[in-house]
Amino acid sequence: MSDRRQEILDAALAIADEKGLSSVTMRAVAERVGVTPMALYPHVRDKDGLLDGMLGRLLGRLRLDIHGDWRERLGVLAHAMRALAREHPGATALLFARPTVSPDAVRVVDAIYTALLEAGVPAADVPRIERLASTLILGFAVSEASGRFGTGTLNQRAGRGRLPEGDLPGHHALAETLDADVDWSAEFEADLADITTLIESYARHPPYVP
Amino acid sequence: MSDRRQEILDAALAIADEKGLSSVTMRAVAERVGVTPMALYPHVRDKDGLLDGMLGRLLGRLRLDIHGDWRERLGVLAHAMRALAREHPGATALLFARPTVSPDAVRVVDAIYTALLEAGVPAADVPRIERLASTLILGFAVSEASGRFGTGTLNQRAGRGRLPEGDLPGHHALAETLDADVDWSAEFEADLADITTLIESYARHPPYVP
DNA sequence: CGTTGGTGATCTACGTTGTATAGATCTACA
DNA sequence: TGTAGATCTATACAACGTAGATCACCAACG
Repeated sequence: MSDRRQEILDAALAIADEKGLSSVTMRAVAERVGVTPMALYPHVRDKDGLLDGMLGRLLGRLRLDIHGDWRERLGVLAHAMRALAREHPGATALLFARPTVSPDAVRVVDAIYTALLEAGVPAADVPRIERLASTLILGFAVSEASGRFGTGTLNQRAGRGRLPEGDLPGHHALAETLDADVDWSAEFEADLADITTLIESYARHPPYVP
Repeated sequence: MSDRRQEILDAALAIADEKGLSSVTMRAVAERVGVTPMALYPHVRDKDGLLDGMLGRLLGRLRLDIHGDWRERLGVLAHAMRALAREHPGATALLFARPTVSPDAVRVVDAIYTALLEAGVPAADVPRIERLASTLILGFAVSEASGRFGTGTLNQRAGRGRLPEGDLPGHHALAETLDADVDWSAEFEADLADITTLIESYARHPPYVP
């Protein structure tokens, strides 16, 4: 991890945040670093390598030296992940686009493993619950950043009016609720609480203590 | 929705399934349809329009005229979604990549709304629970199709060995569990059961009846 | 019958992308 | 001073999305 590589990845992240992921081209990154496009290749190998590196650098920013009981640690981690996604909406799309192999990602997974073990989740269930929780949290973050929530579901009355009402009994019955604005932070909090409840329901005694 | 448009979208889906999403180029699709690249534009407007159309066509394949109680309907829907994702792994990546505005997507959401209402979930909670459930199910499908599960988390011993053991206490404690193969169908079933339990915990009486 | 208008396909061309290849430049140590 | 290695540059090419102009068809009307 030379300085130059970090510099390149940070430049790519900055471009993604400012002008979207599709504006991250080898030429644009190179210009930002102050170098010719071909000079990037020894450091990132590929365009795909660049994208993977960006994702790795993103996850590397997550601070894992957190303390408190498992509930606190999980909460802090989840909030940090969402904050990261809102800070870097462009790069967030990569979370579900590319398999995550970086050591940083593994460390995050490990932090969740230990939290679940401490909560008393049986070892046989821990990997699945970790995948469930991270899929949900990452999915929420990506959906929020990409606009999958919000505009896509005809929540607003104007959009809903375009379809025949008889075809959408559910939307019809929920009309008032759907017209209200959504507090995404509150929704994230509620989802997190649901995950915590789910974990508790799997907890057995005695819990694992490291 | 002319015949030609469907033909184009199906050709694009076929290419994505066979050779990956990055092989879906205007030229490749055109060749498959037996036409020049520019002939596609009146039908799909854009490359982005083509991708959106592919996603719409994918969701349009979901059969929604299902019966039984809410549990059955939700289960059938979830299984259909996963089957679709496994049938079209290339196009599945689009689920989290682009906001879903197609009428077909709205119909799917509506089917979940009515199931949740029938289950007795209060109207105020229905939209959030729908987002939670669909995020989890879609996230699972996308993760499975893209390889985010499986190769990325150093589940296999060979990968784990590359990192110092002291840094990964969770992985260390779960060594035996992580070395076993994962039955993804069983995991999907278990996740679905967890979602169902969550829904039941929100249910109040009397339930909504259409 | 000839003309006309509109729809869709085509042909050509331009700018941008990722990257292979070969050469230039700098640094550090003998 | 010279030489090896690492780093950056210059040039080039194939493939991409798509703008613009043109052309082939075919139904409808006088």
